[in-house]
Amino acid sequence: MLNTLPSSNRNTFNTALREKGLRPTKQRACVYGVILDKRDHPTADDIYDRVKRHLPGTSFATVYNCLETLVGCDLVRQVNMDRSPTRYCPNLTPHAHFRCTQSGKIYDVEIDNDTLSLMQALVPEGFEAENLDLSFSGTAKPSNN
Amino acid sequence: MLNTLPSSNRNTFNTALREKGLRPTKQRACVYGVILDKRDHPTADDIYDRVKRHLPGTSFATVYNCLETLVGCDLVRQVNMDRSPTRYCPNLTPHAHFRCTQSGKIYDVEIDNDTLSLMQALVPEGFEAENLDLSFSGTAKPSNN
DNA sequence: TTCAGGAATTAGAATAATTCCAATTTAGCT
DNA sequence: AGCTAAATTGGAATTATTCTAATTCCTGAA
Repeated sequence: MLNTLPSSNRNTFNTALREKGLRPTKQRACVYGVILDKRDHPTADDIYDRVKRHLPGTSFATVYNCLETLVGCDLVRQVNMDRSPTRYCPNLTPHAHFRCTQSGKIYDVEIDNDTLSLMQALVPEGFEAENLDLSFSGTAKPSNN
Repeated sequence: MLNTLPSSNRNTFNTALREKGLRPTKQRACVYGVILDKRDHPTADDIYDRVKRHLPGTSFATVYNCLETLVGCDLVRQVNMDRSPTRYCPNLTPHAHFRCTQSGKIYDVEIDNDTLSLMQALVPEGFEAENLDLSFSGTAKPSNN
């Protein structure tokens, strides 16, 4: 993960940061790398643990700083479900989330374009929505785990 | 607000609590009352301030306890947007929320049945959704404030 | 290549919302 | 009235996150 982002991601990463005049540091690359590597919607805490395996000196503040940067560059998305810790997701396509209340696991749920348009159409005149968040919670049959 | 829930709400309130074997205390009635009274999606903090005006001895823990109880009895809904403090809402019809990132205000957004069904249909086989949350954020034109 | 200056990182303290806890009070039954 | 479980209370504890001030790291001009 150290300097080993897959090259297509490495390019996206460098470009996205440089476009905003930010530096593609090894900590940022590593945080991005672990999020790409295991797409299990990790929390900042999870990410901190994983990053430390590659860059042991990394601090919590850095993980939060990097995450904020990556979110700002549209490289990862934040997923907030209820009051639980924020999770991070490299899937940038429009999608919803399903949280299993039994296991705590989070699953991506595709949103087709028709449904997406209808949802966007709910926003009344005079409101300009920049963001749309759709989430479900319930139970996943064991076969999904 | 002390013993002055409008009588139809008072009935709903008593019934909902008794059904679960819980007591309709004055603190619970008061918390419910302030949420019904000013439907501005108050936080626990806001509710605490308003309740104190009627029942000065009330503690924060009680406000949180009452809120949990009311949510559990389906008398009010929790509204979580990003990481901001939880807000409370007496509107029990299916609806989404719009948060103005400028003013912080939250608006209810109707969801029509067709769109609702389509959203529910997004949930894949093997998942059972108990809950659906849809929220928007963006800007509201000043005319809405 | 060196150096200056801004950017990024660091450790630890601070904050904010919420939950927990043990002690006290209250409500509903006998 | 008195008993018992339920509810409330004040304050401490917890948890995720943000802030702060000091240090380190890059980058690009000399």
